[in-house]
Amino acid sequence: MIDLKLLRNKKDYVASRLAARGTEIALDSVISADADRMSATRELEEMRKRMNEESAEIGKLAREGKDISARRRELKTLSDAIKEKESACREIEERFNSLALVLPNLPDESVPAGKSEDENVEIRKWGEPKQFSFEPKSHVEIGENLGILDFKRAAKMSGARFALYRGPGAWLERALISFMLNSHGANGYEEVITPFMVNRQAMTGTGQLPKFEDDLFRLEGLDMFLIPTAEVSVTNIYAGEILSAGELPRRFCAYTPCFRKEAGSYGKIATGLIRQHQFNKVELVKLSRPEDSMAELESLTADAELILQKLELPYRVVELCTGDLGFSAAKTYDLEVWLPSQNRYVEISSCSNFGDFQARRLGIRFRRESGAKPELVHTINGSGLAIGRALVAILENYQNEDGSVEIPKSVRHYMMDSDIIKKP
RNA sequence: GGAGAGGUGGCCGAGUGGUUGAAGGCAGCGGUCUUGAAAACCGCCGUGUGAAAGCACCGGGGGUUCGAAUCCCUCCCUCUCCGCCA
Repeated sequence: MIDLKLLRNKKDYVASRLAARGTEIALDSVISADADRMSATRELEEMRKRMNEESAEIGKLAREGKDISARRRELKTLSDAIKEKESACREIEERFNSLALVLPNLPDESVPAGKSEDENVEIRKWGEPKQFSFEPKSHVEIGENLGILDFKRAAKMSGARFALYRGPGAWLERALISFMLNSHGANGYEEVITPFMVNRQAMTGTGQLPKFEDDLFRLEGLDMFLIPTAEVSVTNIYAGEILSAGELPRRFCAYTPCFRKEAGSYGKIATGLIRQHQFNKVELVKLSRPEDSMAELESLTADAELILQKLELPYRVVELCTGDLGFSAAKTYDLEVWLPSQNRYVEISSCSNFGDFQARRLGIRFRRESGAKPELVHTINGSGLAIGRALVAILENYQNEDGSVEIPKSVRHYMMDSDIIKKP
């Protein structure tokens, strides 16, 4: 949710920032719904004030033993009117919410302007794509040849966009999870294991709802959803709480599976691990003071990059332009890893500062000092990293001509010290 | 799944349908005293909205009533016991 005071007082500014994202929204309807809401509330409060005063008087008269039946009948009319007004207010409130909750966050001033991903800006590159003396194969080919990835059998039980990892493939996936969690733990992130199913309120808080319900798996009859990212359950940890300044920043890392319908992505890569309905991810989440959030985004991005560096995988950092930002994000860096089979960089992490957008929806606040007014925290999160895609990058970048795959030094320890996966 | 108990401010804990936004205690903050600290004493000490007055909030929602933290319904959550189970 964006700041309503900002919307009221600087409508043109808000409109221009939203326009920068390419969001065509009739702000006037939101603003008038907001005005309706305020005036209706005001009227209701006036009525309630009168009600309270007169009720108190009746109470007094009753205690004095006087006859109050006439006053009572009189007040019944007001009481009924208040009830009507209350239900009218509820409707107005709902109309306002339905408009306000679908407004995306405003891009930070520092975000480059642009319409689509074509205008994203490369910030830096790390490592050199390896030159192969043979035609590098795709991870699907490598994995199926080695017998460590089996998409056909996964499809028997679950359909397209699911994977069966086998033997060393499963080990590597598990090794990557442990390796990443340990790396982040050493950098001061508190490891958490969260629920993988959350309620509607939690999803609305981080911004997945109400707008993107089609992308989520909903549990029949429960009004609960499978999380599409650990961001949801981790960010919700402090929902509705007021932290003390000393508790900030809070830094969390979490491994969770992620579930996404990937509706409308049918034109995109359908084979392999790149786009799955269920995938594993280690996520980094921070809560910080407003003035620290940009620095925390930079360091969180660096922490995610460190994983790629330790895996010795070439990557680049791209800053998303205004037109490519996600719904809740104010500023985003994508990490893209080099995939030889595609001869290009592919997204493996997305690190964003959400400003107070999620905190406002979730009611996550902090107090600078005891007695001070609570202020909204800022939330920052990023993948650190997507496990399946990291495995893809390893298979492709570490492949040998004979079809075997070397295991990066930093994960060997997590794979019973084996250094290569080859055909048995 | 069955039976019961309960959800009040940061925490504990009172609360008769009507000056209760809510006693009391603890914690916290400020002060007096002290060389300093402790103790003692005094004061402050919820959130939202609003410029303010005000209004709202005692798990959520609905109802009864002139008036609800207090009565009724419903949902959610927590705890205990039984069953089942990793």
